[in-house]
Amino acid sequence: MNRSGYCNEIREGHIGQRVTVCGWVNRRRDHGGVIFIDLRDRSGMVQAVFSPERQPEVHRQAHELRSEYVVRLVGEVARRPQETENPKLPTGMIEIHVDSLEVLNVAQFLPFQLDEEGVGESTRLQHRFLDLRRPEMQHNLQFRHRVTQTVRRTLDEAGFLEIETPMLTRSTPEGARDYLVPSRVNPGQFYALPQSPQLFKQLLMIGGYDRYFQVARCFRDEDLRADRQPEFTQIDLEMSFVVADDVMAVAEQVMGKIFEEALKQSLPLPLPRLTYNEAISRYGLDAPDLRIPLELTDLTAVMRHTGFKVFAQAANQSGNRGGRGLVKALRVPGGAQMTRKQIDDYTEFVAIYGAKGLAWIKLNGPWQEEGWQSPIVKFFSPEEKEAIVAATGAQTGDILFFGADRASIVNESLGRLRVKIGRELNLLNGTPFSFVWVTDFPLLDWDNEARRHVAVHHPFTAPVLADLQRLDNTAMAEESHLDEVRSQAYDLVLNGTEIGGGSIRIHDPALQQKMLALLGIEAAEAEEKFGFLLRALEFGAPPHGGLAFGLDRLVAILLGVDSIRDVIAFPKTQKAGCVLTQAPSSVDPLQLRELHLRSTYQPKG
RNA sequence: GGGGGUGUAGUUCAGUCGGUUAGAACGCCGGCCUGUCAAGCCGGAGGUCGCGGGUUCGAGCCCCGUCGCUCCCGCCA
Repeated sequence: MNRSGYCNEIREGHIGQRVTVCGWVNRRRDHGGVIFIDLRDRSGMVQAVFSPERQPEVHRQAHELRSEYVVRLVGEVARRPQETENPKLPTGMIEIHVDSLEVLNVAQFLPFQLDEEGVGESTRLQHRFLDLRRPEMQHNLQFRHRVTQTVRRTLDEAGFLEIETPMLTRSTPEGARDYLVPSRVNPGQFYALPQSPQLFKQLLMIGGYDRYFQVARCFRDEDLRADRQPEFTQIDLEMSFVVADDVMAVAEQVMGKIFEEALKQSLPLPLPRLTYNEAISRYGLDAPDLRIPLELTDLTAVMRHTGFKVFAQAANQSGNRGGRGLVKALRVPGGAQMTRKQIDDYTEFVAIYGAKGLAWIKLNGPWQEEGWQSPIVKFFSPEEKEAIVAATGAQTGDILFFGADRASIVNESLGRLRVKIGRELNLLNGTPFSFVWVTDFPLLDWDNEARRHVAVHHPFTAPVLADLQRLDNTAMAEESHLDEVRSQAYDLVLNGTEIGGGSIRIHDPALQQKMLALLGIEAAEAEEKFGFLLRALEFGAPPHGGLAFGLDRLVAILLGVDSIRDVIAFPKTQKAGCVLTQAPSSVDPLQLRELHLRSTYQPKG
């Protein structure tokens, strides 16, 4: 045996026993006489004591120890002397009196101190192997492990089979940009890395596996964010002979177990639900953070005839779902105390989302006595003021922010402002974790640049049956009809972030073909790109549906860390590079020749 | 593709109005020290101020360019 156990397992019950422990020297405290070291491994730390009286030779050796040396030591567990216990450590009641010390490896002095806070991420990533030793990263990755193991066990017990799907697959239209892999044996042809196992899991349902899951790596070659990496992990699952409620119930069961086993908390089920329309109407976003007790109020009807042109124009503008005009208000209780600077900052903030301005009214007193402070209040009639008060429930001391523009701009800008204000003013209420299902997403969205419809979820999502006829009588034009078609898609939102999503899929080949046609994919192209799926649907495809969780995001939120890079062992930078391995890199010209490739890239200068 | 932030010792940062030899803390190295746990005390070493150019008598500081990292918009079914 190399060691008798982990550092952090030693307790008072071991007093008097001989132990052998291995680990890293976290810190040495050399008193000239007695020397202490904190020995650290993945479990935690234990104090080892070298005294000249006990083992003079070993004590001399201990002088040479430095931070992050790897050692094995043998000694006797002893109760610490009175008044020297350390309540900050779980092992703080005891220490190891060392009888022999073996230096398994030395370490150069460190590029950064492992116990220092606020070390730059770039430094940490360059020496990730050191960063990973830090207790915080140890905790994050061990927690992540707990979550994935819980998922595996829970789904296994619910009858799901874990099945792997190809990483080298074919590129399909729609969705994100693919990562491509050139084929050596098929000159000029390319594999794509999967954006998700979507089509394969549907084929597994058609193959009769009934309940499938996978901890799947997915790849998307798009620009990065704090919660987006070029490769990321999904908990992917699919079920046959189900309706949306069945899939959501399984997802809730998994989430409940994660809370129980990884967080040691209970999660009240079932989770609350909102329809997409309700979410947009009340919160402006399809991933609302329900911890924030603010809502948007629709004032469009009230503002149709107002003397304030900006509002009147928006209120009377017609269009389809996101394009019609809208006037909405966000009421912030107590917000009348905001400074001009704050309001200017918020105005700048909403501009990011296309808002041309941010109208506001401070209610310093009752409206009848002109106690309103605002650049726009002079345009409103007494009736309009009364209607604003009635609709928003505004009270003295509040501030109202207004958005008037296309619906998509008003909802997004006020929706984001709601979140920003809620977090900045510390209005978050209730539990630290707030879940909500968002259901009944629209099936299609109009892409103004491409001049065609695109799938809101993906092209295999089934419409709500009651809306099916709208697809028929509007095969070509009549966009507005198509805008009203709902899909059987659902997202799970946690604290304002989408952490999972899925849908009931189309299992009828005719409907699938019609769907592809609506997306502007010609029959020939559909056959070429999706023929394997269309054919499979013709051979007894069961009704099926599923869902995928973004594991990185989920773990990050549960741990309360800001970036998913802190829950990934070897993440990439914003330019999709790895500072540790220097990937991506140029390759030997011979490799390119074998792949029948030549780069057209011309370095600048 | 666009907007914001940032880059000074190994690390985290300070650096005034453009002005003498660029500082601090921690770390590192050496010495002292027998109950510390962010050990303590004394001493020491350590800088291409991201890189390139410009303005100036003089640039860490101003200007232009460029690179890295980061946050956001677009994009990401």
